[in-house]
Amino acid sequence: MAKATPKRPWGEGIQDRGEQYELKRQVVLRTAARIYTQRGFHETTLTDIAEALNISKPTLYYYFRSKDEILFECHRLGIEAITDGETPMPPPGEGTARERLHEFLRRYVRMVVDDFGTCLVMTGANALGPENRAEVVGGRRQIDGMLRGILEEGARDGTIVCDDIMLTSMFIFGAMNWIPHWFHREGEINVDTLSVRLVAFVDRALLSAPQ
Amino acid sequence: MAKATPKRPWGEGIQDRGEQYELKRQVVLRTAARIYTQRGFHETTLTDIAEALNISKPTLYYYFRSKDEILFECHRLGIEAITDGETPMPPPGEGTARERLHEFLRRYVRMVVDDFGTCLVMTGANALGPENRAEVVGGRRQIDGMLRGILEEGARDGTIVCDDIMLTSMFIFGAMNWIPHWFHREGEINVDTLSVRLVAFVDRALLSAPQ
DNA sequence: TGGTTGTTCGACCCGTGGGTCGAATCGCGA
DNA sequence: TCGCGATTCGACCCACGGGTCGAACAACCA
Repeated sequence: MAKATPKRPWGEGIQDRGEQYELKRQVVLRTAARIYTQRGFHETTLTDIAEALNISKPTLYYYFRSKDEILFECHRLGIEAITDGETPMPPPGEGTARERLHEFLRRYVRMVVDDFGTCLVMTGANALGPENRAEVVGGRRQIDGMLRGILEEGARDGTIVCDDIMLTSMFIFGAMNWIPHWFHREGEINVDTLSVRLVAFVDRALLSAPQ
Repeated sequence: MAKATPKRPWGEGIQDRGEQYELKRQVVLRTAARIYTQRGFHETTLTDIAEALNISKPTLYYYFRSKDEILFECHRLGIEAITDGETPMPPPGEGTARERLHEFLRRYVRMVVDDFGTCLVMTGANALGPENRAEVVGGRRQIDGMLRGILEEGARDGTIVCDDIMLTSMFIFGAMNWIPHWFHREGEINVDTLSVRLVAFVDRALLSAPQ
């Protein structure tokens, strides 16, 4: 029992200093993302986050420069989950647009159901300072562009039918971005079912003849 | 030019006392709804609202008991726009479920594009105190029930096809609730086009055979 | 023209919460 | 075991914003 549990809330592991530092940053971010999502950014106090981690407020400032930076990092991680996931999106030309659409939707649903994705989608970026906001908005614009690109391609190769690409893409993002408002990972429905049903829903809306 | 403009920001009119009072309340609410929507509830200060109206903060307290009450009234008006609009929803049994679905969607889009509807959908109800929140949540639940009811009815009378009513209704609400995040009344697209396209989108998703 | 009620505001109160500082403690290498 | 950097925290600062108070001002009636 000598040095058994050093009582540190971070969890154990003998990684070297810098590694520990990065690890702890991640833990803070995950926790913060969850609380931001539940209570909202401005309703969340740094003390809330600190208490959830069993640490003190100043300790947070050892890892992050400000409350904003914490939110910003959460958003960045959410965006990265899509723009450069480990398996990159198949490039245009590979497979039909319809297949790429399905892949995009599945990936987006997965993202939106994760802590950081949920945080990205539920807490507005207007809380951030100008430079950070600009980056987040840029990232989201890029993601918007992905879907629109796929729809355009599909309209060209005939695997997708829709009147208005801009409106259609917004309806689709809406259906997906709303998911965190009602979906809970512990609930009856699991993520795969959700994903399948969402793809089916969109698929029908885009592929079938009207009437 | 005698008593031309009394410099009151409220606008003129010689209505009697109580009528004036109600009118001014409405003006406050519309303004507040707009600012809450733009900046978010917690990011909005009462001074912001007061300045937008050219009045002082204490004057707001002459018309409302608290910042919460203002938000609550906005939400209430948003909900009322659907649950008891001037033309009531046709009761179950009148027309096909599909027709009633279209009517519901059109009405919901109209609501969500209005100041109060936008405010309802964009500012979470968790800002409100328990009793007010309960009422708002109840109202939203009622609206949820309307759509689910229509879908169930449609599944029965065969005018609607869908795998999972709960998920489907959430996708639909998502597509509509997201509208305020990107739609602007002054933009190129008008509300009617939006409404028509949304109905078409959902219609296809619900009526066509898969594949 | 005075009194009474309805309406508005300047000035203030005070709790909250983001952020800082300096001291205490930890943990590893020598 | 000592020493030094890495890490943590108690106590504090202070701006901001919701909310209040009492006085001024307006409007209507006699």
